[in-house]
Amino acid sequence: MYKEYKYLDLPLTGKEILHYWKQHNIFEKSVSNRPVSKPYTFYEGPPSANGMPGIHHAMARSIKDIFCRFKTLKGYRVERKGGWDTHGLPIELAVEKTLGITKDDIGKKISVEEYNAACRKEVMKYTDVWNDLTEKMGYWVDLENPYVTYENEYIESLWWILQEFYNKGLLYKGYTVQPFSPAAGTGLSSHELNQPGTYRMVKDTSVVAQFHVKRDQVHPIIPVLFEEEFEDTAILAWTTTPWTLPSNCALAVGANVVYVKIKTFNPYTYAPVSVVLAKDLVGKYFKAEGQNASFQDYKNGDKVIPWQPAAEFTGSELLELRYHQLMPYVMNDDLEANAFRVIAGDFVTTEDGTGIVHTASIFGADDFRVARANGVPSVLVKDENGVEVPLVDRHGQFVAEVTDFAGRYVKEEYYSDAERADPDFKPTDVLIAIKLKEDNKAFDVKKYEHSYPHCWRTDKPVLYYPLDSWFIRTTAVKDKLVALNKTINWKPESTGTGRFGNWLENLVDWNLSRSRFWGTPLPIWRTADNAEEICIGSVEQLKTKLRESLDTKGVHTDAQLEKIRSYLQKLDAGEGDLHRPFVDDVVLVSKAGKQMFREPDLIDVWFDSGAMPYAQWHFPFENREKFKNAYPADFIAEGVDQTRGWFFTLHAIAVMLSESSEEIKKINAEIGNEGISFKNVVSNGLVLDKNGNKMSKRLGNAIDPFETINQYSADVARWYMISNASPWDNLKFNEDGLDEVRRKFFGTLYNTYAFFALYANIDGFSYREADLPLAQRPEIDQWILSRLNTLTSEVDGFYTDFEPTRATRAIQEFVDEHLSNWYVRLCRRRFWKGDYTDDKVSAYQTLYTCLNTVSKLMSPVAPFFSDRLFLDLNAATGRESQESVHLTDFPGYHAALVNEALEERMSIAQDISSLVLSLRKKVGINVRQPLNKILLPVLDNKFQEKVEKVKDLILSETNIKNIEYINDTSGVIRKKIKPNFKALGPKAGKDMKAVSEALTALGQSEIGKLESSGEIAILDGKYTVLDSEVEIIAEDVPGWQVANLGKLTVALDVTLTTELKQEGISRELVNRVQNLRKDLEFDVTDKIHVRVTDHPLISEAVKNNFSYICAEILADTLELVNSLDGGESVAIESTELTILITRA
RNA sequence: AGUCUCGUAGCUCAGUUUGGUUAGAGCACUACACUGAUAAUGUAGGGGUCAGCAGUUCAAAUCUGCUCGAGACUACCA
Repeated sequence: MYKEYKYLDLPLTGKEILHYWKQHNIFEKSVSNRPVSKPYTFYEGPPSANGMPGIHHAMARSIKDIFCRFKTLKGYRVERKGGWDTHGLPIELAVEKTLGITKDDIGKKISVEEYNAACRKEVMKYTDVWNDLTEKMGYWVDLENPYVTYENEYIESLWWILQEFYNKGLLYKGYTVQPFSPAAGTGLSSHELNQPGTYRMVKDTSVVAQFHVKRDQVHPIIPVLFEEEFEDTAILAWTTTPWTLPSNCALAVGANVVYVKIKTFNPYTYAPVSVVLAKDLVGKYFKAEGQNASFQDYKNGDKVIPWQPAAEFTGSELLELRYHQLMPYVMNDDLEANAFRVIAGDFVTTEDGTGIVHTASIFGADDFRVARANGVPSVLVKDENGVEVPLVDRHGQFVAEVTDFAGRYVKEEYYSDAERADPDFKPTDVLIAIKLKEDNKAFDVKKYEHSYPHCWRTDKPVLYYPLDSWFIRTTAVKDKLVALNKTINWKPESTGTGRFGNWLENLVDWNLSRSRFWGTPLPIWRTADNAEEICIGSVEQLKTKLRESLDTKGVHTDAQLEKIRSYLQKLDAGEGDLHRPFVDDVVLVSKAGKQMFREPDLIDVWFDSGAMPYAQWHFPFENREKFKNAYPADFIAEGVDQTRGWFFTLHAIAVMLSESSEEIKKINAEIGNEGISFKNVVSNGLVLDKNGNKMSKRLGNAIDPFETINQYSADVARWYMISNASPWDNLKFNEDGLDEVRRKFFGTLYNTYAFFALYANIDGFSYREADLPLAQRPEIDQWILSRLNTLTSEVDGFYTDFEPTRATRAIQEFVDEHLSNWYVRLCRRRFWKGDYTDDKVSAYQTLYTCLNTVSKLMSPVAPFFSDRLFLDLNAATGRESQESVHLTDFPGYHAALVNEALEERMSIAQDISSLVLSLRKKVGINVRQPLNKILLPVLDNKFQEKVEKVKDLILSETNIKNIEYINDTSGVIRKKIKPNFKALGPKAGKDMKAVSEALTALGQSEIGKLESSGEIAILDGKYTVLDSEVEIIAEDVPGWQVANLGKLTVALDVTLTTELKQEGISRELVNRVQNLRKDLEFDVTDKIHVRVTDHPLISEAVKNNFSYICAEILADTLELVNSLDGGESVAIESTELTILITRA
């Protein structure tokens, strides 16, 4: 027996199937059933378990799950190791919030050890919730043995990778200019800088400074700049951060920007000066009325300052020009030789300022880059330890060398409110401006309002500040990164070529350093003088070094030795923790016998996740074969926001290892990998709310995945998300859509199954019979099987191409349009009428095959319902012995079953039926009233042949007795001609419009001529149009009811003969009796006795259609009587009748 | 600011690669019909400046340029 249900309860189905899977270990079997020799590798991008999962996680995981399940069906062994991302700033912040502390308290109120212990606890806070979601949404991933990025084995693998890089010179320490908060004493990550409210409008003192050109230098432009003996020429450059002027080391110009020299007077000192600035910006600094005004008549303080353009040149002519240092606090040989010159900067514009950019290499990222590229040294001083430091210290104060401003904070916000309230208080920028004015070095000083980043924790402005950082030299392998990226299949392609490709083209070295506490420590130890360093690549090596420390006398203090000893003991016992503070506490000894301290940095958490292909297996320390078998990934998927995150770090680490690691080189050679870590990648878009807004807890528009699953089921949620929009498009999540999916797709499929089960149980169909040969099945069965096979091959292709949306849409269309609304509708009678004949068996076998196949096709997307369907079908027939649809093989494609001609015929049948029904509607004759015939104009001889084969379907669907064909020789068809623009366009060109008009104006006889001769001359013979360049359709049959659709035309005979009328009435009567049966809740198989009050309207009709009526209603007896006791009153054509039916 | 994606009916989306006749579907809405799949189904109807502007072309939703709007990422600068 097939299981029958009262109604469709998908959430319940989900729970039952989930239970069933657990009970029978279906997931494990789906992996272990497939051969190890046929792996399909999937990498799980680790989620961070310190936040609640959202619906977007369900989305991303659905995509991962779909392709893993699909490949399983295709016979691959798809191991999916789960993983957890456990390090990083969000976790630190969550801990600080929980404990009510700030970063400053670490090491004071709380030890690093305690802090990190809190992080370790915090990060797994929501693992239960995550595991719960994973299960309930049907995401199959191995949660029993996940990789966890904080575990020692994981960290050890990272250390190994870092050492491989280090040994190849791919890991180095350097300066970089980063956002830095002096108030908080810490660098800020881009994440922190992107907090809302970080950028604010502020008013700063801006200065246009005069950089006086050195006269005594050899440079082609000198004669232009110095035309007169005592001429003083200065380059103008603008800054909104005057405090960086003492650190100026170069001026940047645009190579193609046009600059001018202008003779004028300094507005503050009134000294004559020639200034250089961009031609486009002259109007910004010079009033029109001053142009060419008399220099002789100028008096100090005049409002209008005379000026005069004196020369014009491009930026490239200015390159290498030397100028006097603006604020000469610091000087050395290197600066003397290589700084204070004009260089080219690609970022220079004439939008604002002077078109010349003041460059302080240590306080701006662009500045730093361009200075380094041009070999310009930075303005630095040596601190008490002999280390080179900037002119501003980490508190934001000028160093002593900047004598005039020593100890002053560079930003006024760093002063206390009390200090700033002092009436004599002046911000440092203002003091600098005043000094420049006095020294004849300022050309223009004003307030300027602009957006500037602030530290989200202290609210104080951020400085861009040079910090020591460890870098990975990704630029060294840039070409390989770009080349290998082209071998990766990106979905959508544009993310790979566009976003990711462009990013690789503009690659900079990877800044690995993070000044934090909870993360993977950088395994580098250095001597205090930086002369010696070591990069540790394994726990074993660390232990060796620790033993060396213990064995070396006289280097370490007793306290240090004690720490080393106890840590070594723990490591030996397998208990040591590779996190801070433990690794910081151990001091190594250098070759020269000096102490070595660990570089205090942690590494970027993205390195953690990017290294998962290796670290998840603790490679190379263990599992070499496992790793080799699972490298590279065949498939990964994450949100598009990971493009420069996980996708990049996976790619970068893989490519660099392919260059730097002998171990990886060997494996790559064995498996034929050029150095990628993933072959196919799907990057999915965001899940937005139904109005297209980002979901957030704050706005309260976030969708809870658990509620969605409870209410609609995981299948519906998954199907909705996948079928609605391509994964890479943003999804506007709307609950109405979920309901639609439930009704339209799952409802229809369930109904189809329920229909099948009802009659199959009655007839005892359990697929015991051998499959009927295709040729012995009716056309419609052959048709749906053909469709089914076409669908199978399409869906297979869509899944293979990572196009799940197209797959779901194809399945949906098949189930709704073809299976339910055509096949089942037309075949209903075959299931409930008559004996258990071959025709009936064919119907059952065909529908069974369709349902069974659909269950497999849909199973990757809707794993629960599909399994229910599969299990219910096979429980009754025992045809497939697998315990789950997920353990079966993907349906094969049988080309022999596909019959395109048949599909075309059926499509014609559907169109003709639809046209007839619409004609019936138009003339008000309902379908129950049989009609005599329809006329079909036949314009090509194959058409009639095709229709003949599906004639019966049309006739029964539309309740028509016959089809007649008429050809154009009958003379009753009126034809219409339509130009084929695609064919005629290139030929007619500009005359296309005229040609089109001439063709439509052709009369019936001319169309006839064109058809017979194959061509016709139009527009006075200018063009000869061939019959292949037009389309001729039969548009009308005058005097008939006619309807058109495309090339099809149908004419309906609406004549009602007495016989037809009686038949119609018989059908009405059948219909009323059937309604009564249903009202009285008779079983569909019950035989009945029927008595009906006689009436002239029906008596002849009943007499002439007696056996038909009895058969339809399963009546043993049917009597017309004069009166009835009891019975139900019904109306046929407003005639009241009474009918009494009883069970036989 | 840069890079990328998206913008078609009230809503969700096809169609755009390769230009071609009157731009389609589902949902929703309205009316009618059907009733042994019925928490279904059929038929018909209204609903579109294909974001806007300009260009190329005989012909543009489709190709090009610009603009606007939404989003993502990167950067935030004199």
